[in-house]
Amino acid sequence: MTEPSKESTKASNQFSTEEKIKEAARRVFHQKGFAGTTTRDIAREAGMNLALLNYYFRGKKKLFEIIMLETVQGFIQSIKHYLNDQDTSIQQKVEILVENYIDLLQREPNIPVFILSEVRNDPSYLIEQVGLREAILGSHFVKQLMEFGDKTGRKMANPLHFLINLLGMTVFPFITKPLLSGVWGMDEKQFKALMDERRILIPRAMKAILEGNAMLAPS
Amino acid sequence: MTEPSKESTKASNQFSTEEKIKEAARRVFHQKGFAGTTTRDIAREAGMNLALLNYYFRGKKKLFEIIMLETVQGFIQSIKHYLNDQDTSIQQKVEILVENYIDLLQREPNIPVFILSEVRNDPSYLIEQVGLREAILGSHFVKQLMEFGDKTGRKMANPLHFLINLLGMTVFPFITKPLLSGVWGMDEKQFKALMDERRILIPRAMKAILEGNAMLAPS
DNA sequence: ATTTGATTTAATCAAATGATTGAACTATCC
DNA sequence: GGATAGTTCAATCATTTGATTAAATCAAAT
Repeated sequence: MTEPSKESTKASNQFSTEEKIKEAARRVFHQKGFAGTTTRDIAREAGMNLALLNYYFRGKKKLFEIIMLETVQGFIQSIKHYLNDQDTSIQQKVEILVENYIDLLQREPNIPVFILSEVRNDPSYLIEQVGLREAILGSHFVKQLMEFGDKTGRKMANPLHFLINLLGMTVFPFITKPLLSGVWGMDEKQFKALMDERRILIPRAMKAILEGNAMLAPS
Repeated sequence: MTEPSKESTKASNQFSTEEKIKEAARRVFHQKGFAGTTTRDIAREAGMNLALLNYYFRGKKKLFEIIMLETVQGFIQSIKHYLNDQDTSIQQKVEILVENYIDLLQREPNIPVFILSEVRNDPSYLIEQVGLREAILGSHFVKQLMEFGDKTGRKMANPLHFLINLLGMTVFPFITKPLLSGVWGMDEKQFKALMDERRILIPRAMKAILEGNAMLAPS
């Protein structure tokens, strides 16, 4: 009946039971979502007894919340630093963001659908826990985007438009990967090649959008 | 023990029990997904007895498949015709697609996450049933995109890139609507205004991408 | 009014699922 | 070796959930 300690003897091994369960949970949750995952799925995937899941994580919900938090944090953290670099241009930040996210999503392509389908209705607890608002709104990147608008005669439309375009072009293909693969008849290798092309094409497209003044406020 | 007929007396009313259940199922499935929905959820939403669902639709799975098929077909059908118009330019088709999809998604914003989260792994049965491949690959729009590439000296990169950009910019904001609303502090009205701005901005952006030759094959 | 087929309801079943229990096992310390 | 804290397992519980059943109700035809 005692609590498992974070620093127990076995837990300090590289692949402790606790970590194995967490990794299994990450894989299964990412693939099938909270409602679509059973605790027995996770236990089987981890090669462990069902009771261990409850012993270490006190239930499915708690385990899920840990996975969700770590997943979102990983997604934000991977670019947060670069977006606040005072010495890089908008274009450079675009290139870095595209590179980082395509790298991340080629490793873990299920993350976007996982986050978005679980957040469908109430994302409030995530926004608070992760500090999503500050990470984006307060970033140097957003400041640069708003300044860019001022340089031309007209104002820039909500910088949100620029972010949506950028993230949409980068993340959307991973979200629709099964459909793309199916419709276009692509295998893993071809999809990777497509996304590697986009590392070049997306920054080009964003440059064309900026330089074409396409994101200035509609008349 | 007899089968419910499609042309039964009651079913011919505008709001037959069968239709009420289907509409309820559509709302609940769209919002919570297959695994997250219980048959009792649907029955309650429809104000009906649980047994009726099984009487009319022979189970949760069957009902879901009907909803899924109709949803995807509605999504494709709404633009299929325009994409094959021989007399409109690429730019005009972009404008029409953006208008149509923003209209549709402002009415039913849950459709994209619904489709994408249910299709996560195996979209094959959808691709076959709906004729997704032919609707896209065989469209006049895709032909135009491939020709466009030939006009300049260089080849156009896979026209898929152009489609991803277009659909990403249009659909992505609806997918991330809860996050956008949360981070930016937007209410329904503000989000609608944002999407109405994008009716203008997205065609502009796609024009800038095309004219800036941003989608030509990477060196 | 009666019959007949279609529709609706309350009650129930069987399987799946999240969680718990108590015993067994292991490693570490004395 | 024995004590102690930590870990693992098989068995079981209580609830949820998809589905079924048998009876009741309704509507139209005769």
